[in-house]
Amino acid sequence: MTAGAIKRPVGRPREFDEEAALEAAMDAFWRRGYEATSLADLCDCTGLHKGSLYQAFGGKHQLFMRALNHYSNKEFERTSLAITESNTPLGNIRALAHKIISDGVAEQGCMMINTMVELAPHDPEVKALLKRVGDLRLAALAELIEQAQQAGEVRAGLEPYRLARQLMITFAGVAAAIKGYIGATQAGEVIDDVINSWT
Amino acid sequence: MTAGAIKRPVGRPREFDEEAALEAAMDAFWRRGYEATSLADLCDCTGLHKGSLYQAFGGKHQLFMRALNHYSNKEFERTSLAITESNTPLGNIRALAHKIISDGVAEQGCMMINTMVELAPHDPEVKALLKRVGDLRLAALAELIEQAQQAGEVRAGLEPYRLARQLMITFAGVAAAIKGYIGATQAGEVIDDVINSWT
DNA sequence: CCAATTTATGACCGATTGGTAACAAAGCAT
DNA sequence: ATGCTTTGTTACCAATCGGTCATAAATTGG
Repeated sequence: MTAGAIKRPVGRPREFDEEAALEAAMDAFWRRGYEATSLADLCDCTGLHKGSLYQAFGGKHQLFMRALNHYSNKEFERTSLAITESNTPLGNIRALAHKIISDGVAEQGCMMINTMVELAPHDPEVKALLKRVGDLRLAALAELIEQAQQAGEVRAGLEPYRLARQLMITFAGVAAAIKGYIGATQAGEVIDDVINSWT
Repeated sequence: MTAGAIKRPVGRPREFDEEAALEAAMDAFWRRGYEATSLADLCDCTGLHKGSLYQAFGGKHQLFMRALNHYSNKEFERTSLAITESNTPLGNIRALAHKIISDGVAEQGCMMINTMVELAPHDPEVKALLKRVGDLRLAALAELIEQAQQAGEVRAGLEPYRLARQLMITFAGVAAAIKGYIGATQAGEVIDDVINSWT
């Protein structure tokens, strides 16, 4: 076996980039939601035909699940970078919070919150995924808060998980309200006020 | 003209209660959202036939607007009762907050938040209505907060409108997260923590 | 009793929905 | 060259979508 050689599979090769298609579909679902995004829309934005779409992803719902997963992973990676920006734990939490807000949420909301509102009550698979990724984020946030607490930046006696939940629910509120009620500036203020109330 | 006599209009009389039908439609839209609720669903839950529905309300979108308006009014009336429960301004705010949470939000979310997420970015009419009713609530809340401030229950120096925005966004976050991520108890905790951070 | 008017009902509409199947095209292995 | 396998493309499918229309039924006014 030649080192580094990519074994091309038998049959006609793909003419499209699966990840690019997934990203395009994710964007459509993100902006318009599940129900309002038709297969025709998905074909338009991915450039694929129905047949290819079904062979590659296997139906609207499966494609949506992959898109939601992709969103979650991508958002987690990108925002995670922010937690080393500052020298102090609480500074990192602030950086993370504002990264989350500025990273798409301020422009078009959060796909996970959109999905939680639209589908979670009626779709166990979606609900389970959101619960899973939510718990991951909650645990990560609680750990950051605990570090800040040990550094004396957050009042002792407050429960890290409870504070983490408060911040995450504020994120959710911002992600919803940004769609028609508040602006990016006010979103940032709310986040700041929550974190400042911990000190 | 006979006093108190109801002048029955000419033509065949209605066989259904318009308000009851509106309430049923509101409930369906509340639970499933706009796109996922079909005319067939609306006929099922109201007991009306398509024709009657169109004659009475004039189409899916118009019916939705009336349902949303009805929800807003009803929710405002019911929760407003809570602001006289306590002897102190801040106590009234707490009562209001928990009334809002327990009044449907804890079971199936808030129709206004659902709608903001699903429709506001693409539907100017919806967006305008939500902005209108949101501003009303914000002003009412800010006034309550100002009273609490004058009574010394909320720290001076904090801007009432800014605090009101924080609480409303927390409501929005709870309304979203309740659909698959948190429970009623945790929702109450978050609300308490926010209000307590003002004292 | 007879218009006039309004409502209730169900048939009907074109368009769109998500999804499938048939077939041509393009690459492997022999 | 010839199968074999996978992909791209198109035609097609039943079901449902929101919406309309014709007609029958029920009422008031004369």
